[in-house]
Amino acid sequence: MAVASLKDVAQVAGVSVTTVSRFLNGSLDLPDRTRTAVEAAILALNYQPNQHARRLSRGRSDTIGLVIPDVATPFFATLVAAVEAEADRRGLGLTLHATLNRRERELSYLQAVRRNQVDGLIFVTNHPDDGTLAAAINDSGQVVILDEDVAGTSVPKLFCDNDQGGYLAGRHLAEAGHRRVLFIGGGDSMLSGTRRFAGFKRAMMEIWGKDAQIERYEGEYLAEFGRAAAQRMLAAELKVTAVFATSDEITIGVLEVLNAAGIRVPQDLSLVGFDDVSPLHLFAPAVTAVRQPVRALGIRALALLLDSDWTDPEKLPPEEILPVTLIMRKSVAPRIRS
Amino acid sequence: MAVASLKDVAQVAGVSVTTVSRFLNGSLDLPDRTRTAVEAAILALNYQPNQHARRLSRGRSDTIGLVIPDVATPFFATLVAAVEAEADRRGLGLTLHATLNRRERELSYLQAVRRNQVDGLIFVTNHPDDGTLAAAINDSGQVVILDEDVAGTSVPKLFCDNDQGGYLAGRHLAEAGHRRVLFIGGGDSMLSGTRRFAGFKRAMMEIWGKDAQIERYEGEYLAEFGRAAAQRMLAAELKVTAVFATSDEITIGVLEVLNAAGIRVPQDLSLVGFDDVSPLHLFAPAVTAVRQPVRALGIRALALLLDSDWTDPEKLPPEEILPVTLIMRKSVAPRIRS
DNA sequence: GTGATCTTGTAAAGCGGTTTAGTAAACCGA
DNA sequence: TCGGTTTACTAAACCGCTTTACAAGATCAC
Repeated sequence: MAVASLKDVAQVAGVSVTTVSRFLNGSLDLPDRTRTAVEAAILALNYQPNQHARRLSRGRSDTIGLVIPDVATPFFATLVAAVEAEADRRGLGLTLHATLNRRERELSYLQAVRRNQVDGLIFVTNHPDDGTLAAAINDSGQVVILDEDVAGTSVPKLFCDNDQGGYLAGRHLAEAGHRRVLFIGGGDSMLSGTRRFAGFKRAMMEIWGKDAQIERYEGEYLAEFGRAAAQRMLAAELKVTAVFATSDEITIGVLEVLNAAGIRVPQDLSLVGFDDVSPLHLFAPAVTAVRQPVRALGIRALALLLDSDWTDPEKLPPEEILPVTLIMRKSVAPRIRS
Repeated sequence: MAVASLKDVAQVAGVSVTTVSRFLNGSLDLPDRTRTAVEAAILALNYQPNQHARRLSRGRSDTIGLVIPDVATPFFATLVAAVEAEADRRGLGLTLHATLNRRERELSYLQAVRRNQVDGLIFVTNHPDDGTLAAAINDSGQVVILDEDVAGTSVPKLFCDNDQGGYLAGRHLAEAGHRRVLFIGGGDSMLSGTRRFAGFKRAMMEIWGKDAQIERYEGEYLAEFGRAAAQRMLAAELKVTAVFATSDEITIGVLEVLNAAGIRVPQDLSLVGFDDVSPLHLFAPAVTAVRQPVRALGIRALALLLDSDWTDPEKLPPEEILPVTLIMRKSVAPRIRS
């Protein structure tokens, strides 16, 4: 049998579609008799409202979109899980878009908000913007930017405390006696890169002052880049005693190369990671890392999206930052100060 | 300015909405003059079709649903990534539903197919069914079952070669001299459990015959269960020399407990894992594991969903199986046969 | 020149809900 | 008893697009 529509229900219950519709949406109280009839009809026909019609009519979809560079990466996967769970809890659907950092995909998903395909968008990108993205975001309606900034946008933003993360890592290494260190991560075109490096450097300077020697390799937060950076470090015979790898993926890439080269962590080289959503605690050695509050980021981002007053641009919440923590394990060895 | 509708475009172009609609959908060829006018109007108004209206009208959504126990787990995350990528390639959207193995969620998402909210569903569950699910699936329209069976359903199905996976692991352990072994994984109410165990046992029997001693702990594919199983094993002082942990999560749980207990892998106990999507190669020790073709599973599942002839139940493709491989690393030590 | 066939469109009926504006009947206070 | 209120419910417009059915004018075969 074909799926039942509102009309069918109304017919069976002997009332008008309006009545059923309003009853279902709570804008109409029915006396017991009618209500029973309607409920019986709904049950009998196994009526399920057609969401497409509903959305067209109401002009909204009760669905939010999540735009993310990649779903497979543990960090993003966990983020997706958190957002999905929270959206579901609030009775909202989630449609997922992986951009693989391709600009045109990012832009096309942004359009979706305008078309009312989704009621709002949580946007996380991973690569520098030339302004195109910022423009698209600014006139796209309800978008919140998560995890990595898009400069020049005036929408709610949520990041982890990148500066503090860098600082914790730097402080930990410096206190263990490391003076010559390598930072592997995003460049200054990325907010996370800028801030993590700033915090990292500040900590090193606090302890070593002018004696600190900080190298910096800039690239994407991918295992591929971790491998490349590690290889470059080896090739350059860089005299560093510690490395700060600013994502799980980079950490993995670095470790692969170090393992292959027979370089022992932490005996030959100390290592601090960032993210800590991969099972770093089981690695050889267990990797000390700055932990991001991934799930909290997802949940809070959704709250920012749904609980903000979007009518007045002035009322939009300011940038928010969630704290990070340093999880100490076995990949940092103390070093006698020289 | 409000978003432009078809009507606006038609007005500006000086034609009827029908013309524009049919032109856009390719069911009407326009002479150059008209076409230019229409295209200009579309551009001028930055027209974007309203998807809700489109879907209501066409009765389909060009969106498929993916129902999955959990998104955060690397195995599923990778699956989601593969399905999303393939769906996008085919011009389809993806809506994601995490069930956390809750029956009522699974059922409610199944309803979505019926309501035409999505054009099809890829369904992966992770826990035994009492028949409810099977019934819901059978009258739900286009559903393909992935990764774990739901008994009693007559829809396309796709699994990895669980039997072969079990066999490879068993064979590898047996050939290394392990005779007393522990299987940690799904019970016989789960297809994957049955088949992995069957293959595992067959391999052990092939080499050891009646001398093989196979223990089996049954539970879910979670780190939690891996920990519980390992603890139980220790408490029982089980005299096994090798463990077959049938998911990455279980492997992680087991390793956590072994590490804490000071039991060395592989010197004290050999270990073979299953899935191999987590970075097992960096673990201490690098874990030998059966690798599932996760991305291939996702891509093939979508093909099954979209390329099958759903009009005739007889024509539906039979169960399909994708091969697995054994990735040998360092977690299995040879053992002198006694 | 004329009926047949293209070409280039259009009007209008949905799709299945939501919502505004309104009405008939019952109730109610004075 | 009569105007006002409440209760219970409905007709009809509308959301924005698709699609069927049909038509005017141009073109063509003969």
